[in-house]
Amino acid sequence: MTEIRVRFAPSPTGPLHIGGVRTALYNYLFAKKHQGTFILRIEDTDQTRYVPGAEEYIQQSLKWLGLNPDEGFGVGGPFGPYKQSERRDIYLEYAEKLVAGGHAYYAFDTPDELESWRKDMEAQGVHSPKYDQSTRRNLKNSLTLPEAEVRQMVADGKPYVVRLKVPEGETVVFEDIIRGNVQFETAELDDKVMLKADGLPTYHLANIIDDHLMKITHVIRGEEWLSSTAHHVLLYRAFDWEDEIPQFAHLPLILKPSGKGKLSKRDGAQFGFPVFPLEWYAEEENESYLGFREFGFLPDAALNFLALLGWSPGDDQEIMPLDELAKLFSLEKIVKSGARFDIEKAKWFNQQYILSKKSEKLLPYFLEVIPEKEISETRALEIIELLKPRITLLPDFLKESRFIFERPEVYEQKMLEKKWNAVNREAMIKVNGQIRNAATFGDDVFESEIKGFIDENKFGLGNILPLLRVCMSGSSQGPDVFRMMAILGKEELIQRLDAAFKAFDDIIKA
RNA sequence: GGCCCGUUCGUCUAGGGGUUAGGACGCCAGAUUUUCAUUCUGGUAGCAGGGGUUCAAUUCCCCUACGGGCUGCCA
Repeated sequence: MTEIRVRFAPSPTGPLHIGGVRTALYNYLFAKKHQGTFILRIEDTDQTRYVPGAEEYIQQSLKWLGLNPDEGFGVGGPFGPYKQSERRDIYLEYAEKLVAGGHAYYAFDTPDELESWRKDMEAQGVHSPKYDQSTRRNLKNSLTLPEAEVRQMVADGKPYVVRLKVPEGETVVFEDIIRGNVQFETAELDDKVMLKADGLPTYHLANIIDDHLMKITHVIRGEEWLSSTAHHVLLYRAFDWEDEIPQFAHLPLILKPSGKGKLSKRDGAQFGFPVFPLEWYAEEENESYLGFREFGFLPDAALNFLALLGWSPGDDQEIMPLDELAKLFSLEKIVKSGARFDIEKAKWFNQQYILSKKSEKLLPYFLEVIPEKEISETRALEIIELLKPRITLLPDFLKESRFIFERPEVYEQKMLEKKWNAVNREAMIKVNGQIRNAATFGDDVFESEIKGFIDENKFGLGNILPLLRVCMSGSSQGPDVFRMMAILGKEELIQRLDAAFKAFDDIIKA
């Protein structure tokens, strides 16, 4: 069996969209599954849409996610360059071959002329006029113009494009791994532009040439390309590369949460969730975005979530880190229909990954999030251990650990009104004394001593423990009371208790 | 409009001619007798509709509806 070679081929027109990330992921998984090669190629043939920084963004995103290319842009390899704008001579040569072989022709219609032609056609009732076998006879191209005139125009440097001459009366059939047999009548296919007036190729030409030259075996890309695949097949035929044609797999789209339309960057802004892997900064207003990383997702969790948006291993397994996904992945198990983006499920994955990660692994994320910069590693690890079950997104560490670094300034009024009565007040004073005089602190012995004391005196754990927590953090919610005490330390605890009692008296009296 | 692709709980999905249609998220309830979180248990909810084929269709075929994609000198 020949070596599997797949490519991820984004265009640098802005930050890499999450749908693109999933395409990259599926390509990566397929390559790893078959010990193949995962290639990164930059498709920057539209210079008008080029956005500076986008290439770096793509590389950084893949790096953050751990989807490192084996070959390609930024990595190198035997089939470079891997950036299409640096390959223009190649495309030019092949475009000429197409024309020479009768598979393509020169077209001299200017964009303005085409626009007014389309308007005319529409006025005549044609819904969306196409430059195709039914209309090319009426337009300005090397099929309609005398040969000498064409030669002269080219020699004069008149701008022209090269268009594919779609054959008449054929049916193009191809096998898609995900969708099975798909077919198109050539009568439906337009004469797509292969080479633009600026001398650069369109996606259609560039992608066929590069895939062939780079020996790509499987083209795994979004469903939006399904409609133009017939053109691509025609191109392989025209170049006489048909027996080396790659296999196609067209991925379902990721849809908006509403299910109407594909997920866009606007949806992220509107619903408050990330649709990009990393943050993206732009000068224009409303064009900067936070990414999965900034929201506090772990790369493995984001990947796991994305992997299952359109694919499943066939059983009930859900938590699968990258290497596990690579073992189980198969194109055949990709779902045909589009999947809606569900941020709640994404969060659940993140929570699961945080929960199962060793605290040591979480340490760098924790340190990044908390305000306190001078903290010992042991102490940090203790805190992480305590807080871990309470974290969904990494920044939750900030909120959850606040009580450790700051003394409470406000106390939850409602619960004090309920619990800070004369009886409980007396009990708390006694418990406070017991804490001070206890033989140990912060360990199991301490815990059972204090609990025992509360029980013996019939104070009621349900009264005392919540009050103790409010003393420490101001809130009635939080981790286990005894773990909180241990984290604070005896001295700090006692100070907080004293301060709290005074504050409680003020609050309740007033 | 035309062409192409799709349609199993609210969402992500498993399944496949005869199943109590399975799991996960979410939601609800209960347990862990200190809260919240975690964990555990239980519950809620689905084969778009209509025709065929068949002893039997959610599963195969057709039609309809609905959804999506494409329809650029963009990718």
